[in-house]
Amino acid sequence: MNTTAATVSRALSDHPRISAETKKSVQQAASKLNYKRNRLASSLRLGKTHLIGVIIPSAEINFFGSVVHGIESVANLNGYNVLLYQSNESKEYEEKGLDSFLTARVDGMLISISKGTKEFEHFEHIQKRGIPIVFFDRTNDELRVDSVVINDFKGAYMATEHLISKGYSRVAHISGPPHLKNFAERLRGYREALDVNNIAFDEELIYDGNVSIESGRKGIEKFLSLALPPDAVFATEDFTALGVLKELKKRSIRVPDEFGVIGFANEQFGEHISPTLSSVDQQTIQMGKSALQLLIDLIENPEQKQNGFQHLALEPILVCRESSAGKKSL
Amino acid sequence: MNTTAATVSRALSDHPRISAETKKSVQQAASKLNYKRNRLASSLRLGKTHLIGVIIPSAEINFFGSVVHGIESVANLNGYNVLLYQSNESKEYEEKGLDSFLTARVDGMLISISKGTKEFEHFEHIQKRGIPIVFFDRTNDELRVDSVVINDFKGAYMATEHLISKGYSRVAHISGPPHLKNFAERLRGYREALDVNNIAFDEELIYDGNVSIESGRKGIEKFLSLALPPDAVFATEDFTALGVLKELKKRSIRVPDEFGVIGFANEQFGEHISPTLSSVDQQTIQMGKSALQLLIDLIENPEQKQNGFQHLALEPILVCRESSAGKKSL
DNA sequence: TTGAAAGCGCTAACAT
DNA sequence: ATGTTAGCGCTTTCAA
Repeated sequence: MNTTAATVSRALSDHPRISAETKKSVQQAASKLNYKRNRLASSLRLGKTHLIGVIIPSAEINFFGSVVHGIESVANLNGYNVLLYQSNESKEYEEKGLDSFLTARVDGMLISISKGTKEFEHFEHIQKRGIPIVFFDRTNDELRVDSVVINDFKGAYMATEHLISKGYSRVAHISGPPHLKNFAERLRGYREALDVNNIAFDEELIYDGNVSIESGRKGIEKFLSLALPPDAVFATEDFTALGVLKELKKRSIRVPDEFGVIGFANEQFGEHISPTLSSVDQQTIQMGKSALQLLIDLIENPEQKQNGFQHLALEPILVCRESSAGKKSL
Repeated sequence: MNTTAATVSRALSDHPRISAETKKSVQQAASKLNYKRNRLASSLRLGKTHLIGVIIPSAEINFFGSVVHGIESVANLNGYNVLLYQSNESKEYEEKGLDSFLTARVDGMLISISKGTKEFEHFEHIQKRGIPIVFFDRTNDELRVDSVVINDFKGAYMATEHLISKGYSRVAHISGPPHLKNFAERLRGYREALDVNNIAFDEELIYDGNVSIESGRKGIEKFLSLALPPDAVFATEDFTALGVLKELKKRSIRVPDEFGVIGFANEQFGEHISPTLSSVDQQTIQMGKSALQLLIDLIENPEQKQNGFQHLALEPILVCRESSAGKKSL
């Protein structure tokens, strides 16, 4: 059987003007010879690589592993391959990642901004080249971009409200670096919950932490030295909450009987420590799925961009465990 | 300034027979115009993509996130990009991954076999095409391949030996599915440690688990019903050990005073629970680094293959925490 | 319904 | 030290 490259190409892509007969025989021959269409040549010709570049701060962080899991699942379903790059929380590596993706000619990028990034021209640069980007989890308001995040404000509101509803009357907050929007939003959600419940905001009940076990310990230390100490803490993420629990245990303050604690992120360890830690789930897998779905949309229907930028905020899920189960008198 | 594509190509790859002057002016022009060499065209021409395909069971598992972290760091240093694919522990997806990598024309693959994979022709298929593969963590003896693993035998030996040296006299073991080599090796290491210490192996002190919290609970249940119960357990991994700790706490058996526990994997939660869990660290980041290093070697010096297959076994690291601190009489 | 030919952007062999 | 040319494997326009 003789056929030209052109016919083979058409047969394999199910071109309408190729006879069913030829298609069948070409497909048979292809699988017999283990022939695989050379994606490189195809990409070169078509200007589309089916590659998605994903930049995360670190694959060692559970949260991102989980988001990548979601990204992968959508990628596989849609014939895209995922290129992974880690910024290690540094702008320098972040830029290397972008560069590397540019060279690889990815069709689009999914990015979670590094903590060390305070300026954003490198992203605008990519956008100017017409390569679509969707930011996830960590984004920035200065940037005109599409993004998928968790509704931090609402999650924080739910967490604080939950503590109040469980009978804790003085709820403190240990915050994270305010230049990261996620943490600023959580602080805002905390204040809103106080407001709605007619509780006056008290500056003394805020401790400026830096997302670490140590922050939790230090926060409690400060709070307990107050004339009127709190009886519950909403920590801006789970490791901070863990520090809180550790310090309370050290001081023999019983959780949840005397003191309530809730974190944010729903890290794995939360359900294994004692008391188990209440938290707010961030819908990681869904975040990955939604982000890639949005990106694929942008890639395949570029005209949509007219609609302006999309900002998806996923619903947080309250996870109630022992640490916030309510006060008990002795 | 006029130059041909050929000169530009040579100037940018620092070709020796190009004048320093031209190189400089070409490089300047390139950066001014934001010119990036088209990797697709280059790859098509050279037959080398600088892509490494990595298949892991799931990015949600800490262990693999950490290994990928190591892989990435070496990739970035050597100008390779990492394509990630998840098998979700199923052979079907594993094969899709291989296929996808074949189409992407990766230069080599790094693979950790899925739990659901019992046959291995799909890997041999790739090898026959001359694409180098290195297996990491999960490998198989039927396969003639290069691999990087942790020395499970030695790690198990160290863990068991550690319990004995701390004064526990009857050490039990909760194992994992024996068809996975890692777990078979850990059982072997356990037995060897007993042997060396002149302790008779007792079939009753083995519980066949399946790598879960539940296995740990069930194991303890069985052990405590024995006429002569053990006073320590080496669990084949940390979640099993966690189940052991939970069940012991429920029964008010004090760890480590009355009962010693050690796990394997050094999962994150181990240092945060109470008591903190002793374990064996698997050198995850190093595993990723070594695996890719080996693969790059295979890619860039194919003649080395003459030397036969390499099997690297990394040294496990004993992590001593509270759960195995030694017996105390009341 | 299929074939012929050109071109995607690069690089290496072969000029000069 | 640089230019010319061919070809990597694919897809598509044009022709038959």
